[in-house]
Amino acid sequence: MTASKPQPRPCSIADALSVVGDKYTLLVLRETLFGVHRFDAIARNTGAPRDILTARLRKLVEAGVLEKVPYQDRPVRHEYRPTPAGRELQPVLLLLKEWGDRHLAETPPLVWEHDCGADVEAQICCRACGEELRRGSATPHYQVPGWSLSGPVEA
Amino acid sequence: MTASKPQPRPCSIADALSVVGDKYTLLVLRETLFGVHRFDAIARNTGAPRDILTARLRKLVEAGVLEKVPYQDRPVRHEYRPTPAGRELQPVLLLLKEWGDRHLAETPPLVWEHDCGADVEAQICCRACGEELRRGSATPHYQVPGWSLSGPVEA
DNA sequence: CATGAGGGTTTGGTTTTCCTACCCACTGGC
DNA sequence: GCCAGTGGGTAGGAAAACCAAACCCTCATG
Repeated sequence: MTASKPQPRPCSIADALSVVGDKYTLLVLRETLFGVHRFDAIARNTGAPRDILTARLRKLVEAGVLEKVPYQDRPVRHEYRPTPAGRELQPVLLLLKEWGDRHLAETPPLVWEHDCGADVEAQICCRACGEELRRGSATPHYQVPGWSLSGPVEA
Repeated sequence: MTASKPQPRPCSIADALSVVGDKYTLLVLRETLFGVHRFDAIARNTGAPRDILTARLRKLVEAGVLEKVPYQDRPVRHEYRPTPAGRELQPVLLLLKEWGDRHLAETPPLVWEHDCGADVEAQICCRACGEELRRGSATPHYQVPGWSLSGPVEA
């Protein structure tokens, strides 16, 4: 009577994707980070159908990624602004953009010029020591009993 | 007779998500980067239904993110390994993991210990100058006529 | 020859998504 | 007042995606 359904791996990536992994969700966030905060403009720029956009915005507000801010009364209208948690996803978007630039686009539609003068190219570093993080320079520790990197293990 | 449907913003993030934005896709990639390369194990660890997994694997192979490598004849069996392009997505997963750790999980299921001794926490830097990338330290340049950061513009 | 593992495909039913249209509150022009 | 226009949604039905379970095929081993 045990183990009716094996659970998938406990994982923060999966948790994060349960919030931002739906279609259009990261594009909606992109718009708010670009400074586009209104329903109609977000719908136009992402291509999301209006009812889907309504659902995504509601979920993102509930998850604390966006907040709904009134910008006028009579009639009350709201705009959607990223919370600090939402802004923390900006690096994810930056890396996805760069990956798309490298592997899918002929000409990158958008380029950022850093204050140092170069076009922005991101590098992932260890916050503690400043070294670039590379494959094999860190060792994983699974904190969940019954699991290892390769899969479930016996107790 | 022009402009029947407005196109969404041309964007490499959207392009990237058209490849890796489907449900389970990034979890499948996670498994292959963890060293789990076989169909059954990937299905178990991600929770993806088998037919969906078949579709995702095929798409990822076509997109050049994974490759199908035979590991035995009689019967021929294949495993799925990340290509260089697939490994380039590892930072995206790392950032999603950290975001999930910070905002959704009580205890991070998985921690990486960097060679320097600290638990890994990623920092995004400018590859050219080494400075941490922060909000406002770069200016965008849209390369597509008819578009700006805030939306479509007149020609 | 039965059993079992690996790697799928098929079937059939349930959700999601998508699309078009409509609604409501208000404003500004006439 | 009447009309069109804007912002932010709902409603309803068709299309696509998803899911669980069952099935299939190839080979290996006992």
